[in-house]
Amino acid sequence: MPLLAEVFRELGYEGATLSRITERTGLGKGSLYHFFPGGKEDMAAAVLADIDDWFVRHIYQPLETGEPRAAIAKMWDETAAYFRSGRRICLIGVFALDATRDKFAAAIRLYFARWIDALASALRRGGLLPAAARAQAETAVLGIQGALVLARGLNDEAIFTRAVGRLARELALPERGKARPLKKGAP
Amino acid sequence: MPLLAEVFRELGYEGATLSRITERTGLGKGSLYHFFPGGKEDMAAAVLADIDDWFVRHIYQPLETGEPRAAIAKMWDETAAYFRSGRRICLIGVFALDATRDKFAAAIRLYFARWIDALASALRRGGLLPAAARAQAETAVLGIQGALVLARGLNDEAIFTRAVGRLARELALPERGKARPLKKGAP
DNA sequence: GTCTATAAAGCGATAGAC
DNA sequence: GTCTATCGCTTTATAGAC
Repeated sequence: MPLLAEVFRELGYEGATLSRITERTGLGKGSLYHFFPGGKEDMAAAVLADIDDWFVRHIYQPLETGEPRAAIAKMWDETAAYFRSGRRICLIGVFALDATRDKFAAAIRLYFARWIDALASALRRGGLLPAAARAQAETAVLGIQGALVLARGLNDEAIFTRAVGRLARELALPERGKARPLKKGAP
Repeated sequence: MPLLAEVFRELGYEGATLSRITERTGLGKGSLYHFFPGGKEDMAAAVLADIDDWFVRHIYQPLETGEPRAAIAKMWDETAAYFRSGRRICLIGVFALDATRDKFAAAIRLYFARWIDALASALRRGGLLPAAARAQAETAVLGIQGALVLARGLNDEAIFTRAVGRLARELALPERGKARPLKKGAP
């Protein structure tokens, strides 16, 4: 399944031909159609469901139910690792940009919507007003996608790392009242 | 040529088949191969060159040589109009995300690099330090691409308009020393 | 320049042996 | 489950009439 996902990710839906899929997964057409009776569209749908599952467990659920600051920090870590610091791109982003979107509109919409919603939820619980939380969440998710496009277009993964670092800093929640340990000489 | 560009933009390189190109442009295969002896790859290259030309004239040159504030304001206006407030997406972004990038790596890289460079130039001349100018320019171009992905993924062009508005505000150059007219009671 | 006809290869999908 | 063989169809590209 990860192999299958990688074919669609790198080649796009139209570019991922059955011959290339068999080549990279090692599975013949017979096996592929055994697992995915609906053919190529079935395979892509399964990959999208698999990705959604991963994001639910690693990103959305922690944001929705966990301690906000920790969940957001985890989100940035997982995101950087998932996209391999910009070397890997977002399959949903790839599908979203061309006519493939119309085939999988619901799944694509849900991916972005739930990410924004989950992040906004964490920001609200972290002390931001609802409108500000939503705007910040939108900015962060949008920034990740933009960073992926730019990193790939310029073939420079440093762009991604830099952008994610900046986004993470700008997303910082308001300070809590807790006193932090101070070194001597600090104000 | 605009029609040709739109086919690649909406369908991607792999999805833009010759039959769909003939269908949308009204040109038969004979005519297409007469104008583009190199076939499909030749057509895409011509479209990329055409887009580059447009951006040079409407975005890059004003940023590189014009009055910084006016050029940046013009950039936001032209950008919003060009992408039809998010209804249209970026052909170069589409090509950048899948394996098509490797076919047109130089043109794609140049598109993003020159946009960032031109914007950074305007920001420097507007009073920003070189490092800050470059970081801000990167953020802006990245934000535009992200806004396009998200607007299309969520099928909600308001996202694009909102994001571009925010990016434009955050890109604001430092105030010049000029006194602004003050209303009575202002500090 | 633009058309039709056609070539050669590749496409997604199916059938049936094993 | 996995393989090979094969079906229609579409693809890019070419040839040649007009």
